[in-house]
Amino acid sequence: MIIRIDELSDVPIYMQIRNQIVMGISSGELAAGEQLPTVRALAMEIGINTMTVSKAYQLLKTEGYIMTDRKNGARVRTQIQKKGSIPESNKTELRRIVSEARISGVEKAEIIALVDEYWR
Amino acid sequence: MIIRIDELSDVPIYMQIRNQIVMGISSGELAAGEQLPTVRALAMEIGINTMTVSKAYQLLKTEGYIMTDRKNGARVRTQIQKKGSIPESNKTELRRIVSEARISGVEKAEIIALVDEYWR
DNA sequence: GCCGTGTATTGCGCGATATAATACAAAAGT
DNA sequence: ACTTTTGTATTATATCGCGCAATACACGGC
Repeated sequence: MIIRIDELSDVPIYMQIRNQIVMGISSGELAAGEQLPTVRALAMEIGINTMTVSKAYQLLKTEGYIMTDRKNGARVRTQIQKKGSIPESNKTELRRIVSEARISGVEKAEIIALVDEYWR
Repeated sequence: MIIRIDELSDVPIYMQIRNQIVMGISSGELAAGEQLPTVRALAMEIGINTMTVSKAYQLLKTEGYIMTDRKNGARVRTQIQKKGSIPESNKTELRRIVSEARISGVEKAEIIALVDEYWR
C-alpha cells in the first residue's frame, strides 16, 4: 500500500499515516492479517523519521486496528473491535463539513454520493 | 447564540468558535445580517482572551462568512460567496469518518441520517 | 552469535496556541 | 469636544505538539 504525505496539510504526518491505513482497511485494500511495512522501511520510503512512523503504529495499535509483534512487524488485526457507534468528535466534524458544504451551495445529493463512494 | 468550548478537545478554541458560528449560519440560527457578540463580550462570556475571539472573527472574515465594521461590530454577511464545491481537505476528512464508522460496524443509513439531520 | 523487529530515551528546534497588558484608529453617542 | 465602544495591532511570555536526530534496548528468529 502506498502512503502519500501532504506536507502542506495541517494534519500531522503520523496522523496522515494512521488515517490512510484506516481507510485502507475499510476499503479492503488492506486485508485482515496483512503485513504492514516495517517502521524503518516506511520511514525510508516516505523520507521521514522512524519514530514518526512508530507513533502512527502505536496509535493504530492502541485503537485496536493493528497488532505489532516482535519480530514479525505489524499486521492488520483479524478481529477488529466494533464499537457500533460514531464518536461525538466525528459527529461534530461531520456536521461542520455538511454545514460548510451547504453554505457554499453544494447539493445534499453530492454529499450522499461521496458517502456512498467512500463506503465501498 | 451560545458558544460552548470543549477544553478537552484538540481543536483550538478559536477554531471551535469559528466552527460553531459556521454551523449556526448553516442551520439558520444565525440569520444573514445578524449581529454577532463583540469580541470582548464573547471573550468575557466564555472566559477566554480577547485576541482569541478576534482570531476567530478574522478567520471568518477572511473566509467571507462575516463582515467586521468599526464600530458596529461583526455581522453575518448577507451575500456569502458560494464556491459550489467541497474542498479536498473536507473530502479526505469525510472519507476518514466514513471509513472509521464502517469498520466499527455502523450502518451506512446511520451516516446518511446524520447528514440529513445536519443539513436542516 | 547476528540481524531485524518495535520501542524507549534524550535532546533539540520550530511553530501554533493562548494568555496578559497596552495601545491605536475609527465611528457613534453624549 | 469628549467619551465610549468597536475591531485590531503590538509585544512579550509560557506551554504544548510535532518532527527529527542519535542511540540504545528487548525480543525473537536465523
